[in-house]
Amino acid sequence: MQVEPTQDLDRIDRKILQTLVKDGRISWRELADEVGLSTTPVLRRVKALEESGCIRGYTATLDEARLAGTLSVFVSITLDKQDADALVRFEEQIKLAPEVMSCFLMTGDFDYLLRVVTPSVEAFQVFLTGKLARMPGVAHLKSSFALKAILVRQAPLV
Amino acid sequence: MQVEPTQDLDRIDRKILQTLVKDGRISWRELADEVGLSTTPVLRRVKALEESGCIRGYTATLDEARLAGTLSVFVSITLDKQDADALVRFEEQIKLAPEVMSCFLMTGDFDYLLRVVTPSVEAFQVFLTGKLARMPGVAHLKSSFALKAILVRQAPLV
DNA sequence: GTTGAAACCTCGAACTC
DNA sequence: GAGTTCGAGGTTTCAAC
Repeated sequence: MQVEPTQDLDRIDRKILQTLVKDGRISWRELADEVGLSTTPVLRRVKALEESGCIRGYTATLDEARLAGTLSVFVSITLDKQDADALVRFEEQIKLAPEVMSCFLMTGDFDYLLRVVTPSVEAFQVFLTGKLARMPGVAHLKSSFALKAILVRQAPLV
Repeated sequence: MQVEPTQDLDRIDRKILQTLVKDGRISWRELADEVGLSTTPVLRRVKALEESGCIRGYTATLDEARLAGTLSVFVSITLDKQDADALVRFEEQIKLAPEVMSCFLMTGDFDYLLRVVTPSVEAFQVFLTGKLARMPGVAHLKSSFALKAILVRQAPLV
């Protein structure tokens, strides 16, 4: 399924997103006050944003720095080919790996930068050699280990 | 303020966190059903997790890949000194910059890896030269631009 | 950890512009 | 199409157990 790259969002939709990013558990009534509408149209808009996939869901943000047993490793990946097909096949596989917290297509020295989260170095190695290195088209991998998460924020709305 | 590195979380607390990460807007009654308690003790536990800072907040997760006008740039940073004081001073400043989506203390070639999100290349350059480069102790910066966000997940609980 | 009751929120029906 | 008000029914919250 192909989605349009950008969506028409008016000022109110933007305000809704901003507010929900700031407080994902705000009540619809308060959200309505915040954006200056009554609850019914706000709820309609929120549902539309959810259904269009603009809002993917709601989560609690945990303090990663404090949670034990989560190791972040950044892995830069180079594919053997960079044609559209190769990228799509790789991305499909990446999306299925729960260890991959984020994946960005990059300019420059390598093709992708991932953040992989595992409970331990051992688990990371198993994932790296058993799954990541075997993904379609992967030619080269480089891992950089994070000692500590200082800050992990949610997507802002700028 | 120094916090203990790890916290004692029993099975129920873990289940609460897992459930809230999956659905940050779940009603307390449903959450109670999920963890097998009634609402009052669940709410007490949630409040305790919030107050201890384990739960930092709640947010809507947006589809970064679809949102127009958000450029992700990874910046690796080396400080001129690496003593505890220098790190703390740098981290204090980083936490105040809303453009910084994540910051990790790293092993290896550089000290920190940041993901900076701005609406445009121009805004990024203003941030880089105007704020980042002037932060305490910053000796060297290297930027890598993301072409596209393939996947951005929330923190898992492993 | 449980119960219960008041306060609050949700969301659809009926209506207006 | 996009907004408002109203209210029955469900949810949250807190004191008492």
